[in-house]
Amino acid sequence: MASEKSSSAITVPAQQAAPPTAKEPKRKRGIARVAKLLDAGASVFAEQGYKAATMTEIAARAGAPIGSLYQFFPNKDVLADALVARYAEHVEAALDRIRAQVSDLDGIQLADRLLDVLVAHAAERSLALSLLDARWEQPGVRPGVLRESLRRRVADILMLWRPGLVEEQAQVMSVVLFQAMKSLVQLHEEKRYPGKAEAIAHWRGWVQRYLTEI
Amino acid sequence: MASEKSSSAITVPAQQAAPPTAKEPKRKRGIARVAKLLDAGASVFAEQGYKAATMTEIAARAGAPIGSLYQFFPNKDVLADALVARYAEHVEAALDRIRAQVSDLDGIQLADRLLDVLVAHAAERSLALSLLDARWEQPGVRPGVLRESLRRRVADILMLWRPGLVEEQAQVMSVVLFQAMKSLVQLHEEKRYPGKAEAIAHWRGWVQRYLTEI
Amino acid sequence: MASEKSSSAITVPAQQAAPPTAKEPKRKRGIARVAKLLDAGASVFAEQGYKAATMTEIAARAGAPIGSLYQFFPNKDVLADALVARYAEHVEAALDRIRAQVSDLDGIQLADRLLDVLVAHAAERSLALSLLDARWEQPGVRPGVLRESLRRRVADILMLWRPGLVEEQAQVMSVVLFQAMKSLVQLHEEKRYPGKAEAIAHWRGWVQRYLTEI
Amino acid sequence: MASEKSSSAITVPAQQAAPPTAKEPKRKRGIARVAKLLDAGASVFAEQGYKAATMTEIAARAGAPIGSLYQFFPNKDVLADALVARYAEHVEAALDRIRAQVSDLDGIQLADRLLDVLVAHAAERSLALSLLDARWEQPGVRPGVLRESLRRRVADILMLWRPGLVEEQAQVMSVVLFQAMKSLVQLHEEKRYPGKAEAIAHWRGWVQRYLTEI
DNA sequence: AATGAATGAGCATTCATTCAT
DNA sequence: TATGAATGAATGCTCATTCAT
Repeated sequence: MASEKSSSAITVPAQQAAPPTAKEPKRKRGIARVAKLLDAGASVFAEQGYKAATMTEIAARAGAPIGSLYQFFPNKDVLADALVARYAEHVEAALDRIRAQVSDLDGIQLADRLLDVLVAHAAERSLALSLLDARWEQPGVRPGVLRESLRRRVADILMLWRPGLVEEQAQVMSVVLFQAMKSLVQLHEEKRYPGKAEAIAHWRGWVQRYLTEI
Repeated sequence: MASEKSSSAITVPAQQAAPPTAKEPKRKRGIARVAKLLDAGASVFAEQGYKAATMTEIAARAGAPIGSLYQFFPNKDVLADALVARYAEHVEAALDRIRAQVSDLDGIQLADRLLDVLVAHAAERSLALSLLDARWEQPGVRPGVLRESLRRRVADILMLWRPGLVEEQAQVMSVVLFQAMKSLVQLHEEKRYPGKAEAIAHWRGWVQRYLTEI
Repeated sequence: MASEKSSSAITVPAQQAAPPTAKEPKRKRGIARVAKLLDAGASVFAEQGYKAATMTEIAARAGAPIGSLYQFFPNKDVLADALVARYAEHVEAALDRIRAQVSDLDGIQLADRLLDVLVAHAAERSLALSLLDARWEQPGVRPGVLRESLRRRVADILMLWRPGLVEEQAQVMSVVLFQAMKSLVQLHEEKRYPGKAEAIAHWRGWVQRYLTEI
Repeated sequence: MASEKSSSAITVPAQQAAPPTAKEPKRKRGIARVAKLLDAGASVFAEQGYKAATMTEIAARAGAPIGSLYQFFPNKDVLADALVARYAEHVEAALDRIRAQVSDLDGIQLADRLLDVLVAHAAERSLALSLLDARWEQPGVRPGVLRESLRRRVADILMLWRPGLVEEQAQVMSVVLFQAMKSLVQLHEEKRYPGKAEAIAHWRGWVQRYLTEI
């Protein structure tokens, strides 16, 4: 994996072996297959975590041969990256939709819309935690980038929503809001526990007040 | 591998192969070693998660041979359980200390005390996330039990603090508060990011208001 | 470790993790390799017994990497089972051949034919003892089943040979004969010792008389 | 185990590190303890076979600390040797008793007495198979020596019993008889199977006839 | 190009044996 | 001397990745 065998003294100088990346599928068949592979990857990663998920199971769950999985995602890391990217796209699109309508929203509505972004897709909810917090091979790297980008967008929304907000203020609030969004996912994801529904309601109310009281 | 040594007919019937448990060290040397092993285990689990953590690295980080690790913790699960137990003890003790003084505290103070419980020990902060949320072999089992017990204590504190509170109300609030406590750890744990200090302050203020406005 | 992946509520209920079985090789290369692995397994088990035999040595002796061995035989038990099955096939076929000709045989001939069944394949002779008597993980289970099935066939042959024989008589005789067959293998297998050839002749004569005197 | 680390170039020349042997217990306490250890060893070896038997379990079953076991038997092999020796003593003594009375016995009686030698002690019966046939680390060595010595004694008995017998004849017969003795143990040891009692009776009758018809 | 068998480094765990106490 | 904790080589097995077909 990350085992970097130091090269012999004779090594060719630069060459810099380009980091492997996901291959774009060309034909229709390939596109469908990649989608299935990503879905399978998402569910296995969500259920078992990065390390415990096996490439073999992911391929099997997608009904694809293992060789095919490696055709598109040359290693486990690339697949994980692709998953992060796909998830990021969904979430960013959702945030962008909010931004487009931000002037029509009051605090309560904005809070609800933001909270729904991460909570919405039950299927991705569990992956979200894995993607946003889990300890990857190089801890924090991948999740960190994603978090950064999403917070940025939340901050933008806030500044559009309350034009008076200073950049710094918006940034701080975006950190708080984004954490509140993730926390709500956690409240949702945990299996049945007493007071679950009410606690979620409390949490939403809490965030609404945060935005209302600005 | 569920090694079932079928016993001859003469053997004692159900013998039930007692589930393996951590062995208490007897001598001084052993006590120190177990402490080191637990610390090593805590840091490796915290960094890599349950599955990715290797017993070999844990032993190495404790400066102990692998056999020693297994002397005290007959398998990976038992070590994880011991870690949960040790962490639980610390946190429960901290919560009990709060309960003992609960009548002297106003909302702001109570909020601060509760939030500090999980945030306090920098060393354990990172483990906390692993212990309270991570995907274990049997996902949710171990963390679930711990969460349940800690929420129970928070609920007790609330009922002592505001004798008027109904059990159900306290329960819901304990869920919210406990989630807020975990979230603050996450805010702390994430490496350097813009607005970190202020966001943490916001979060604290938020929780203080939650308790003040009851 | 009886790794129980607890499934979410949505999963197919009883899934019963099918007990691992030997995988049939598909390609020509695989067929040859499996044959080599079985041979290697046979010789190592024969020489060292079940517990002392190591998968590593078996793979090495077959000139195969350890992963290949596990490709076809997902664990040591399955390999042992496959060996038992292969041996059983050979022996059962030999017994069936005798049964087909039983009406043409006198007592002496029948005795010789039966005795040859286990003694015949020098290569498998040694494995026979391991398979028929050795102490396996679950002592007696596997060998027991094999013994039972072989005795059954011997009893059938006897009843076909002497139609007057009562079932019970045939059963008892089959036990005796089968033991005599195994014993002759032992006499053969033991390395050079004084009187070996003559002792084997005695033993054969003894069995011949047992069948002649009915 | 058999791993012989070649000595460094500076090695002291001869020194020949005497092979480890069982230590004779001096005091009464030690004698009792050694007996217990041997009994425990016998039962564990009999149940699990040489390789699967663990020194720890043997010590535990004897109620002795592991260090104590190693005090008397410096390694597993030595313990096994001691067991063989103890078993040999018993059996040799029994054979010697037969020899002392051989002139009073007819063929039937002699057959029964010989057969009883190995079958007699239920406790040791199972160990007998392990000791007389099992595949040890160095296959055949230990059991081979024991077999040889016991056959010798059987041959002696035969020559005393029928003074006319030529040495070679007696030798061959002793091989056959000894195999018959072992086989009867096998017939006894196998758990319940149909026709067990009758088969054992047959076998005895068979051996009786062998001796009667000389 | 598509497939899945083949590979082997790496992991959890065991146990004979030693040696500090 | 007696004890049992400590040690680490060896074992069964997994799984990301490659490559022959």
